[in-house]
Amino acid sequence: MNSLETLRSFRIFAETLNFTHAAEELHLSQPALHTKIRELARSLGQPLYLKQGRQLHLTEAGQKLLVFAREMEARVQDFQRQLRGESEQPLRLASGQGAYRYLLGPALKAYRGQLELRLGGAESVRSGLAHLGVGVAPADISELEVQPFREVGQVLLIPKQHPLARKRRLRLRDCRDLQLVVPPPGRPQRLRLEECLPPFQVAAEAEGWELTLYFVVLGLGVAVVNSFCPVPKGFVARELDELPAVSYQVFLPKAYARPQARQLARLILNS
Amino acid sequence: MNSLETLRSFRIFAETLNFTHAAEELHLSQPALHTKIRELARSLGQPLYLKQGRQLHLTEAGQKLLVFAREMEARVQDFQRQLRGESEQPLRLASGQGAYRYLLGPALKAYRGQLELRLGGAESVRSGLAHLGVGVAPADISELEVQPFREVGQVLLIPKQHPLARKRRLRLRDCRDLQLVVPPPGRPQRLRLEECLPPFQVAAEAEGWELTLYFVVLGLGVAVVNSFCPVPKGFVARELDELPAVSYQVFLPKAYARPQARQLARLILNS
DNA sequence: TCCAAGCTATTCATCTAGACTATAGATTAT
DNA sequence: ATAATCTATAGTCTAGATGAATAGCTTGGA
Repeated sequence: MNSLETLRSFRIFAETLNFTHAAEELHLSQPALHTKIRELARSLGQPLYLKQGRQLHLTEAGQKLLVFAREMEARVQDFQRQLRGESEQPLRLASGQGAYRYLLGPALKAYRGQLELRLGGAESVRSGLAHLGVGVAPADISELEVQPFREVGQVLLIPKQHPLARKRRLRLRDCRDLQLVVPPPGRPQRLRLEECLPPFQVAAEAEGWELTLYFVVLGLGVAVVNSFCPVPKGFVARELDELPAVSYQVFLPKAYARPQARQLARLILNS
Repeated sequence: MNSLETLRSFRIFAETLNFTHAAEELHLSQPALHTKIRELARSLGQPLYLKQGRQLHLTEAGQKLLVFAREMEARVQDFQRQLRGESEQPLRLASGQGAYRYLLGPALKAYRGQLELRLGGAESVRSGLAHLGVGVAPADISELEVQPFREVGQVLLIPKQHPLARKRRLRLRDCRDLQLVVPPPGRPQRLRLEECLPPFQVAAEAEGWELTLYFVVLGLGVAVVNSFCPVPKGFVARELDELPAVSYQVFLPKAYARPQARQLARLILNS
């Protein structure tokens, strides 16, 4: 436990869940890695992984240790940089396309310091890949500090001539059997639509609001988009207030967030 | 560098600045400790201490490493507790008598969770002794996150019959040659008085506002106290607005504060 | 059903990092 | 001066880490 090298070994192993491959990556023999992990588990008094057939998976303790190991590695690296007087490691922000494009601009402009922008969300923060995240809250936000940032309503984008454009207020049942431009299956926005909307036809699949809007303008179909999206010429946006508003959040590691991450979080929350 | 045991060794050494004693405390031979520190310095590429005659003192890198080492140790301990499912380590708050007695009550009552209260301030936080501090800003607050909490004015406590009680507004020059109850030499409040007030007589020395007030009530002398102190019966408080207000601050470790520390800080700042 | 592939896990011989003893070198106090 | 108190180095030794060889388990395909 008291060696950072062991912690790193565990991290690599936990990320692959395969002793053989992990040992290669660590330039270590497989038995050496194995005993290392075994001793680590023994010193912590808890098994770190279990076997199901040939498949390994982390125990709860193992998952906690993985988070901890990533944190420690990052902390050590930060310190060594600081000591060498090198420039601070750039801050890594993980967010989605929409948030970058329409929500975060002012905060990013106001932030003085190096930034690395990644696509991602809460999961990127929890895994230590990003120092800060912005997105809609996923299922599991333990280990994360979550601060509500902005509520964004959902609107239906339709051509001015569309029959639905006459109504001031749209109900969900009006949307039955629409030809929709939607994200690919499995994406959060797609899941929300499938859950809340009446049955619809998939006219096209698009990643990101830009492409969605483009398809809509081409006339492939209409789309349900966040209300921050600009309305293209010749189209109107009709609020779907029966659809739950999407809540954007700022995610920080619960313990030991980098100071710059907090600073940027403050900028974002105040923007 | 990659062993936490080495980090602990350095911390003990850095706290004593004596290889022999530190080695004893670590149950290690003196040469073993010496080589450990030497290798640590080599791996970091910087000397960690220097010799002046027989006296050792930390370099800047050494001081940074000391802070880092304390932080890492604390983090590891927190993690091990968490893993063993033990109750969280109680939060240690360092503050002064006055702040405890007159400023922090509501926040401490509102805080749910174990607390350990210590006398101290920013220095306690920087050294890793406390997780959170409240006090007046000292000279060196690098490595600390400082948030202004409350401005407290200075008042002169005098008996109603005292000649100065007739004046509505007191000037500093009115206070020449007063018999004052003051803190012992060297304490911050004493230093401020010596710096700002005209010459005065020391009627008595007292630690803490309670004792100061008691001495004042006994008639040993008058006192300059924070305006949050309750005014005893038969006495009046006259503002000394020429004396700079004392600014109480909340201190957190700049990097990697414990989540509970942030929570309590928020409670304090909002109280 | 049985074998081959792909792992995990153990054993044992080997090797190295790190601990200790002994002692030199340096500085201050008496 | 000399003793006392440290830091620092040299050399030796050992516990523990490492790796080669291999046993044992599980899965998928012939």
